[in-house]
Amino acid sequence: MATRTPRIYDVARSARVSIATVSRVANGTARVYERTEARVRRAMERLGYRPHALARGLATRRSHTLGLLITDILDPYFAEIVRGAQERAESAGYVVLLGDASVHTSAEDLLVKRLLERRVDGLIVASSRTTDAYAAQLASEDIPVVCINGPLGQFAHAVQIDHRKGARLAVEHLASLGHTRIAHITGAVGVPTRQERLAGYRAALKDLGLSYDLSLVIAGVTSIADSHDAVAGLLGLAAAPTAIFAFNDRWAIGAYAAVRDAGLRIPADVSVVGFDDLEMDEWVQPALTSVRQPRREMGRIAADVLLAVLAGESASELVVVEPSLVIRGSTGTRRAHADRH
Amino acid sequence: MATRTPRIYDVARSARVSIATVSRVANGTARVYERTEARVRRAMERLGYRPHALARGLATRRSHTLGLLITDILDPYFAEIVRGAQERAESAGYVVLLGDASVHTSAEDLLVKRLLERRVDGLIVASSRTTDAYAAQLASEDIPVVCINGPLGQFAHAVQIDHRKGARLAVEHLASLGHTRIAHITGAVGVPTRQERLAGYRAALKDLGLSYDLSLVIAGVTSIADSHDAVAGLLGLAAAPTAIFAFNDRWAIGAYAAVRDAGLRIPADVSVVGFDDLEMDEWVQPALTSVRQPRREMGRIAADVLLAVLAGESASELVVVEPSLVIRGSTGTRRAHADRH
DNA sequence: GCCTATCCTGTAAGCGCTTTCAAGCGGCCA
DNA sequence: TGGCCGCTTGAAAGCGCTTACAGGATAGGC
Repeated sequence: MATRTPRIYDVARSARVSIATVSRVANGTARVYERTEARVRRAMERLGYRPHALARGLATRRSHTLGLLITDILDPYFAEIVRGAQERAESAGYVVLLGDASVHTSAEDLLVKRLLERRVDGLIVASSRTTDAYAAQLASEDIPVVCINGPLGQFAHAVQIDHRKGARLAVEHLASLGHTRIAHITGAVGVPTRQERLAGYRAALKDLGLSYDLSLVIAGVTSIADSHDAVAGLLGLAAAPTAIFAFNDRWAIGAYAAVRDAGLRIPADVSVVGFDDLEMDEWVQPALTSVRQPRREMGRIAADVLLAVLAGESASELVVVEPSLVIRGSTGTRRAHADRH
Repeated sequence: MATRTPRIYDVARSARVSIATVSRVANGTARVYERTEARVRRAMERLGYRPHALARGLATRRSHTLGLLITDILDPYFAEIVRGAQERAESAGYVVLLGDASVHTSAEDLLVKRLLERRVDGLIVASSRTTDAYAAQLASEDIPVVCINGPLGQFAHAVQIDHRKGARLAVEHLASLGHTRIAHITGAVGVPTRQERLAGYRAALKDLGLSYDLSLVIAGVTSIADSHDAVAGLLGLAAAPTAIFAFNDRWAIGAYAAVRDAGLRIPADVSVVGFDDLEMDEWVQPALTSVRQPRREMGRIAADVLLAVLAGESASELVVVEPSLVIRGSTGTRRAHADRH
């Protein structure tokens, strides 16, 4: 009964026109007599015609697919970038093909190979593991690439938050509350944005006349549990920090646990600032002060730039979006007795 | 300089063979002389040949693409299903095309249309908005469909957690701690799993000799904020509950906030159990007791079933996975003074 | 060294669509 | 009525690949 899904040829026969005419109606690529068009449309409707995207892609050399390289879909940071990109892509009739690095045990270039085989029309690279060598390889492919929060100057197009400014906002806020010993849990080594935020942290300290203490800067954290351990170590120092600026909100949550374990309280004893402004920030106790980066917006912009390039329009090479500080309950005035040692 | 990406024809010419032979080497579909194969492989290597997936798909009528319908990638529940499906698909050389309902303002069938145009070989439906009518439509398409936590009996293949049992685990745990007034924040109306969990809740109450109090069952919650408001209402009741079983962990977090706002404490005054066992459960304060469902595993299994069907093997019609209760700090013994009114 | 069976390889016909090009159609003006 | 022009329409080639099918090479047996 269920005849196989109809082809353009079936529609043409049913409407007594050539397949060329059906194609023209389906795509609106050329004028067609109103009567003819009506016949064709009726036939398409009747048969439930659905154009074959693969065949179309083969003929037009356009797959109408965007590749999106991320590190981990389980991380809300990436998930929201995906959302933004999809929203924009969808509105332009494009589809997003996800390349999730954490799915593949193998090297990341296999991931890219998969996407390129699929003939994605363009690529958004949001992965935080993007090394320079890797970037160079990508840039050599002959499809447009736009990079989100990646290494600067490696790609033709980039969307960045102003990381330095974000870090500065966090530090200045803490300093204004009286904190002088402000620790920083940096991003994992190799994450491109790590250096930028660290630089912002240092610059802010300097401008505020605070000393830069290497023992308060922790690197190599790659999980909430890592962060927990790192902060536990910090709190055990003779000169423990009274405030912690974490690379992201998940690390901040790790800090929460460590502070509690140490029998201390947030923000009474230790203030904590995160980075990202995730949904959960409002719901943890106390609510987390965080540097907001408009992730969805960034995904949207990246897709926007990509689509513009694909449309042959000129597109901005670098879009810098502004961070902002969302102040919640995890930061408070430094109290005298907080200097416990 | 950058000559366009090479086609199978270029490889053939370079290796002095026909394109058929190149195809055979690339796919291993037929024996080829070792010497010939070596020549071809070298040519592929030299030119950096990457088979054109669209053309291949057109010729083989297989896109090697799986469609995955979800409600919201920002929800960790779905994100992890995606992860599981991707892992399995990837290992079989398939790619997953995401259809995220919350991306589209338009009706959900547009979403499916997009996927079907792309000629996905099969479909996994994990969306929690799957109505019966919609399910029927999907089932009528001539591609295999497997459904995760959807309405029972609508699809040829399904992967389900035992929702009733999950709810029962939660209720029994709370009852064993002395709670008799156990509220339930149900899923949104229309979510297929809602009924099952509610039924489990009722059945458990009955078996335990506890009364089923309609005023303690809240429906229509669709966000953390909703849940917060609902629980605030519950706590204001003359006969307020001493324990809350939430439809999922996010609703549970909303409950946390409401309990705090009411000046009460978890678990001293109110115990809370969630459903899902998200990563954050360990990090909220107190850590959340939750019914664990192996989401990643379910995604993996769904992909597995789909791939089996595509391979022409017989596949199980219904896979039921077991929930388990992860007990953490949010549940505790009911104390006498908890009955405040 | 010849014949046959086996195996490898090339030819060519699609897969379902777009798009160029030329033919066909009707209308308009002289 | 004839000629010309501007349309819409159809024929056919081609996008890059797979896959019967048949032809030719190879090897084995005598």
